[in-house]
Amino acid sequence: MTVEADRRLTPQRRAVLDVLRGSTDHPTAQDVLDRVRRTAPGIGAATVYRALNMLVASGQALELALGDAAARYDANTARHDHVVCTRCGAAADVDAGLPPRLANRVAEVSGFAVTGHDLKFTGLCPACKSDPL
Amino acid sequence: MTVEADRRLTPQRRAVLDVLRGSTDHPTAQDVLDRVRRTAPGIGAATVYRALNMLVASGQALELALGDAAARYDANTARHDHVVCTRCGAAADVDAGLPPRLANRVAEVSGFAVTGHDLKFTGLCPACKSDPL
DNA sequence: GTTTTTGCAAAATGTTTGCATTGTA
DNA sequence: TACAATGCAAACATTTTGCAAAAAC
Repeated sequence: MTVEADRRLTPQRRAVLDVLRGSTDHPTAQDVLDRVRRTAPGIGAATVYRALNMLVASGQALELALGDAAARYDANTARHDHVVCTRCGAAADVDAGLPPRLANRVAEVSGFAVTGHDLKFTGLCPACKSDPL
Repeated sequence: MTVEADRRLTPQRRAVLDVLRGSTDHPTAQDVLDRVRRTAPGIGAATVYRALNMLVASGQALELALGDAAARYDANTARHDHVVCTRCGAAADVDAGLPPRLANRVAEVSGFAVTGHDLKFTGLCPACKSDPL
């Protein structure tokens, strides 16, 4: 009986990882499914969900809650922040560089042991900004 | 034909608002429903969801995505941030005071017209911190 | 051969909606 | 009486799970 889960890089998982690494638009699971099916037409939705969860659990992807109902995924696992368009949902990676003293202050004030943070800016993306709604 | 929606303060809506104003733990819609039912046993779930949406739309409450599946609600509508416990989900209001220049920098770098932000710290709450898991 | 993974369908969540009924100005 | 609000159930969207068949070691 194995304690560690066997993590095979099956063709399906490779396809999911490839799609994620080739995307910079923070796709939802459904987006990933659609894109994966272009090269692997028979893949099931559950397989994609499972693959995404595995990638997140193993630190190869991040799961983001950018405001809509569906979670979005990011193959960029380095610490970074996001800007999200409130009109079309477009999201971009940014690095705000939050001053470390802020976390310290929050810890003091709240009594929490602060271990991380999540920062999201909202606004209009370049396209929507110049769009005569 | 009225353009403005008629916004009556029905007993049900008052009960939802009262529960929210009397809570500091950022309850989910289900939590609110449970609490409202203590004083208004017959209230339906849809009514609570509709009331919460109305309060959010009219600026009397905030809808928060603190990490779990369910949205959480906050009657504190002043600009503020949150710390969330990764173990038990407890959430507290804090004010980190994000330097305004960060938003400016993000706008420059991304090309977005930045209008707001959402900052959430994660960690262990005082109770979980001292709990011998 | 045993164990993992897949694909499908069903179930589980959280939330919204259709609609007949009730309440109220 | 007209129109908004309620309560219920059904619909919805997203994600997870059970399970038999297929694939991999």
